[in-house]
Amino acid sequence: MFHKRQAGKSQTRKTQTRKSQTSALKSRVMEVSLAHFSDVGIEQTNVGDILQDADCSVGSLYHHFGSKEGIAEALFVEGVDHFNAGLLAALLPRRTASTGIKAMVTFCCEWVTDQPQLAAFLLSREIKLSELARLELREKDRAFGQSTYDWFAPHVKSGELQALPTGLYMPLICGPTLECSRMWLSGRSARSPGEAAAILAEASWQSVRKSVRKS
Amino acid sequence: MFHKRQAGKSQTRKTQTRKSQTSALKSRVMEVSLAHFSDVGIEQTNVGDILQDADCSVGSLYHHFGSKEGIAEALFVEGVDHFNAGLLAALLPRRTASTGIKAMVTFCCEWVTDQPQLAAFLLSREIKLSELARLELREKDRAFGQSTYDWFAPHVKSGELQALPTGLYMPLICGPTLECSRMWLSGRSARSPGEAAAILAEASWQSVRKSVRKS
DNA sequence: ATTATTACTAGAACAAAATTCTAGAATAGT
DNA sequence: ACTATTCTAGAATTTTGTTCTAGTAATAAT
Repeated sequence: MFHKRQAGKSQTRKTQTRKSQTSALKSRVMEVSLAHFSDVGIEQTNVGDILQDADCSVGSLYHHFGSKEGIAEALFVEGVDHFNAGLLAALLPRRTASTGIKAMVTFCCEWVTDQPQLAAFLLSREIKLSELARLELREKDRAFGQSTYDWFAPHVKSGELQALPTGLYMPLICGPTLECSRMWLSGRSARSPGEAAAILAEASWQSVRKSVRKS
Repeated sequence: MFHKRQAGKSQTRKTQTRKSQTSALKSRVMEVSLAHFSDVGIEQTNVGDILQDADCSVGSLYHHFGSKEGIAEALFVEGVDHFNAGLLAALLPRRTASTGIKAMVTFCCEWVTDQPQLAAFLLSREIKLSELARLELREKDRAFGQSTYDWFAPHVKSGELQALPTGLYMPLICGPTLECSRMWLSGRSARSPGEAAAILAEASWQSVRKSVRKS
């Protein structure tokens, strides 16, 4: 049985380090998979197409990802990480409660608009995460919650922000935006989150600021 | 080739109308499918199990639903309908803006807690809707939005509620709650929406009420 | 340097599961 | 009664995810 030397892109010089070849392959698979997943869904995507589009062999794919769901899982974890990191980066430099909260909302809106594929994948599909990934994600979420809370704490103390259970800030601040995003991404609504950013930011801010009303 | 007359439940009297037999079969399939879908996911559910548990033949299933996704689609549309109807029923009898908005949030919390299976299915899985179903759903959403808006309008006029684009009320009012629900249902957070109902209701109300602040 | 081990690639072979197809039975319409 | 339509059945087929065996590059061990 023959195993022809892979003719192609990477024979230019000696053999540009296996490592880089491999990681390029993995990225290619993930990129291609994301496109398919967000387009027709995990179920409807067939491995054959991924293989072809990413120019990857069955063996390689299963070696690196274990299964189709494995690809989805990798994408999911990476995506959440990205999103959280961006959100944190938008929040931390702000000095006032109001600008911080609004920056978070604005970031959400932009992020969804900028990478609708990844957003659609993260927001709409529930990946059946392996127990391992589930725990990993839960820990990441916890850490993320902690980081944001460190930022919130002073403003809570100063009476600008409501004191709430840690886990409720994110849903209150980003929930409405994400809901809009979902509706938009799935074609159930026409208004993009970008168009509503200002309103969403103001409303979310009102929902978590310390209420001191006239009436 | 033999086709033995179906021995079973419905031979008691003459033949209790085919119609009822059929619709019972469809319900059975949907019920059983929901259980499997919300348990292990659409992908992992296999048609064979549904067939067996619902005591249905391959032919019947494909006649009625066309495909596995077809079942999911039917469940999804029906589920959204149910939810919207319930939400409306919670809202309409209320007389003040504040109680109405809070009733919506409370209803969400209860609904999710009461039927976590259906909730998990609706909230976490994105069904690849057929173009037909997508349009149907969009129309339903529009009608629902209109109904709620009819309720909101007077309170907007009286200055209690903010004037917002029609499509934004739902995300603002229910977004945070649904986000909490998703986290809870997927095991990424421990707090059930029920536990946070009061806080969520108050916060959502603050986010859509007409803001007249001291400061 | 030679060998042993590991990481990776390849694609044929396999198994499982979704869907199609053919055909018969119940019902409705004329 | 006869025709058309809807529904039920399950064998047959096809599709598709995954496993398996085998080979190749890179690295570590002796």
